[in-house]
Amino acid sequence: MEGLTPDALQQVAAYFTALSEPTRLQILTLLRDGERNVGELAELCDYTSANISRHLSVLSKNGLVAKDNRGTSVFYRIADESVFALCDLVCGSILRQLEEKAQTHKSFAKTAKLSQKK
Amino acid sequence: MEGLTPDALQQVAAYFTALSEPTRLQILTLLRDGERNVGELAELCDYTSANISRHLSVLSKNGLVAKDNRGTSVFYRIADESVFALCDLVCGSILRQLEEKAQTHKSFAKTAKLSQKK
DNA sequence: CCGCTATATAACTGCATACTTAAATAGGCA
DNA sequence: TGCCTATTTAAGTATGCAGTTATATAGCGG
Repeated sequence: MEGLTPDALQQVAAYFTALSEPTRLQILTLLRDGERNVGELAELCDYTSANISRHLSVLSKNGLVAKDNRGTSVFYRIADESVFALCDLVCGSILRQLEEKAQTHKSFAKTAKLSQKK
Repeated sequence: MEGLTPDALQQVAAYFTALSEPTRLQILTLLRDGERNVGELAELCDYTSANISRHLSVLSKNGLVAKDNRGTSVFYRIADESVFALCDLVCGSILRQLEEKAQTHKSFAKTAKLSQKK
């Protein structure tokens, strides 16, 4: 990460961009339980197939999912398991932040109560 | 990650969004060597201070960096070390993909050479 | 208080993208 | 061959954001 060329930085950024959209994260979590075709994903996400198809192409371009044509359907599956490690790390960071906020919140509440008692 | 509410998904997506921009990744790698103020970062990135300031506010809002007002300057530092673990994971994934591509490239070249010999 | 410097914010522009509907593409089956 | 269904792509719209310049804010030294 130290001496990355601008082009490499761009590529890392593109990977994160693929993960920066709630619908795509939802798709990835759905695929965690096993492969799904486009129509199924569209129904589960409550979006049009066209929309989900474009999201899947973004994920595919970045190597996060792989496709498998079967009959007239196209089934997608997770191609890069490290996605879940990434999400776990992020969830951990967010949780830590929430806990810190809760802590300061609590301490505010305590001092507020103290000053009320005065 | 399984049963996340839409709001939680949005928050995870926002975290990844903060990492989805080359300039912000560059800022983070610069801060890896130690704290920097806005002007220094602007010069190192070759952008205006205004631009860098806005990027830093994005990183700050997501808890990735912390600020420290000192005189008229504001020094920023890494606040969430897991950023680097994230980047390492992504770099690993990208490397794997490049190696796969190189492999198929090589095998194509080999068959091409064979058919030439024919 | 006044000017100086550093940072943050506002206003604007250009470009990317998330979503839609509609059209193009492709496989399975009569 | 021709129809039907699933997926992809095109076209259009609305929103968001990275970058700029210009303005506002805040600390420091006279």
